[in-house]
Amino acid sequence: MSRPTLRDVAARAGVSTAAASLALRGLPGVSPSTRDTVLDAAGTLGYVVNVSARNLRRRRTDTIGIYLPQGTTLQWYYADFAVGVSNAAGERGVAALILPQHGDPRPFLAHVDGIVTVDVRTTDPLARAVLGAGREIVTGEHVPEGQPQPDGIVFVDHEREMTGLLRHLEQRGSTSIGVLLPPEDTAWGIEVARAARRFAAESTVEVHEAPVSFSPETEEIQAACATLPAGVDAIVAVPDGTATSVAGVLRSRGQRIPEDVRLASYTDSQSDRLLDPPVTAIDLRPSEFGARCGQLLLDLLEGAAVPREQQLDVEFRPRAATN
Amino acid sequence: MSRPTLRDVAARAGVSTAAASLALRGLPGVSPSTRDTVLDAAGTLGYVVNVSARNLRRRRTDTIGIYLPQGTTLQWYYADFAVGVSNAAGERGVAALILPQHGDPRPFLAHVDGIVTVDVRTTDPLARAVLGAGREIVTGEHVPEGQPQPDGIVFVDHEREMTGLLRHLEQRGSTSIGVLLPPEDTAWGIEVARAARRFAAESTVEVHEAPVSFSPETEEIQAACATLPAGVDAIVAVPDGTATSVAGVLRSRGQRIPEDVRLASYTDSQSDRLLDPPVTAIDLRPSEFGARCGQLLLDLLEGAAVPREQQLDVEFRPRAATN
DNA sequence: TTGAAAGCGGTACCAG
DNA sequence: CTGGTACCGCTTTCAA
Repeated sequence: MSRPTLRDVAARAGVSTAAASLALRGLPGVSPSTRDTVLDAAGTLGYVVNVSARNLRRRRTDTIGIYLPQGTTLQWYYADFAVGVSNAAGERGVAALILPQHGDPRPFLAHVDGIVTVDVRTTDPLARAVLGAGREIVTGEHVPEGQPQPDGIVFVDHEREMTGLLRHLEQRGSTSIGVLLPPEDTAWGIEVARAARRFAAESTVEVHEAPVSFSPETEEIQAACATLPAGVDAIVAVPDGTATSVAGVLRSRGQRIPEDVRLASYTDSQSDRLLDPPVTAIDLRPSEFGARCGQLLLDLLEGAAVPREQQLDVEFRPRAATN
Repeated sequence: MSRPTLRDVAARAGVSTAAASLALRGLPGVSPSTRDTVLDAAGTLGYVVNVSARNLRRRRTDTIGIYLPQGTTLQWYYADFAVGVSNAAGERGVAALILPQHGDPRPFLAHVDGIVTVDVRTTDPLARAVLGAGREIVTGEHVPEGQPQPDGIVFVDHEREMTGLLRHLEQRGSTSIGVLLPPEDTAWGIEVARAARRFAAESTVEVHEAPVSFSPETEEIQAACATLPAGVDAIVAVPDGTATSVAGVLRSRGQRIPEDVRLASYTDSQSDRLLDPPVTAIDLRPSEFGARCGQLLLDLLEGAAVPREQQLDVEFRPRAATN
């Protein structure tokens, strides 16, 4: 036997489908007695609404998509972001779809009312396809120029945060700072790099850049560290998870943290907290970030009058590695 | 103007909707010329199929749900698992929904044709609701007795793997091994604990158990380590990410890895690889695991004749921390 | 090969 | 408040 339909429930309750529909959704327009009968019938029949039929009729899916940047490995930060989106949507009765990272996400765009994405990379052609899909879209962080722009943005002031982190190191006494920078193909990457250069120009501290990829593996991080001058007395590891590898490099060189070299991570993650000594970092609050993006998207879809650009406050976490 | 429908495409191409439908799906039953005209019309109109209508008619959603165990924080392992499911589904044209971890997942079960979940905890009432939802379901790992059983299972032989890991430590010369064990409310937790006890009974090695929670934080791990006898010369950290904290504890005690204490992680993760020295671990291949679960679910939904229980092979990764 | 038409299961409008 | 009914857009028979 297939699943019971609204007609079945209505028949059992002896009312019209219209009344049954209203009763089940808790809307006014039915007498309390009718409503009870319907709820009762639905309960005993085990009625569950057919989502496809409802979606067709309402002309929306109550589903949003999450598109995460492509990388060889899923970084902790993005996983947390996705969970934030999912939970925020769930609280408002909306489901969250993960758009596949391999292959073409476009076929799945038809499933969703809108899309949340984060850290749009100019070098990702699929991201461009997602942005240009003609659906309501909210991005975490700004979208670099030259790409289709989203309907809503939640962003962090990375220039301010990075500057604050460098200043913290300066105050602790560092005079030569190595910075492991991600590619400048995201707004975030661009802002962090700009902050580093501006700081170098405006202070007496030396700043040495070492470029790494978006999602670097250990070997690459080791190689990047090797390009830094021997005299650096602090290192800022920007991409998620990078600080752990840097700590390994320093230890294998016999350099103590923080006595010989201070270590900071731009993107706070579990491993930064768990390392010994724990690493100073910016808590970018990815889960909250995702939640805010999800909420903004839902607000926009509802046509609510909300600011289309919203700033997320993040938290500086000084820890023992920069004492 | 709202999105063009199949009728619009058919009208523009001068054919029936039936023909247009067949042509767009590449099915036989239309002449090549008709097909070209339809494809052309669809292209210029920017036609995209209405997923809700298709789903309603086909009586399926081409969407599967992913239910991850609830914990305060999302572990790396589960994030990877979810990505594996999503990509496997995506390759077969099926979307993947993340069922919200906070709040009630039940309203969203109606969105999906089937569900993939992993490490079902007997202590999670929502997991029970998901299992008993009457939908096709595949679990990663067996479901502990007393719960509704799934339609398909992909599992790892944890007893064998854990035994192999302990034997490796024994061969390296360890005689007193501390094991940080997760709660025995999952099949995985039960099997690992059983292996540890059996190994203790059948070898001359001392095995000291220290229970930790499903998703322990640093403080808890430190406390658990403190309960181990001072003489342990090896520690196996079972839950994902735990080894990083243990390494910190050992270092702060001035114990070297591996000279004083060997360190192994049961659940290989990024941080295990990045630590210095890198930590020996079992690579449980979570992404592959998720993919296999997703494929099995889709096979079952298609009615394919496939084994309902499938074993996943995992990889032992000996690294410097147990030299 | 082609077109007409009957649903899929709700929702929302209508007159009563 | 109530019941009847058109319709959302696609898929799939069934005749022609």
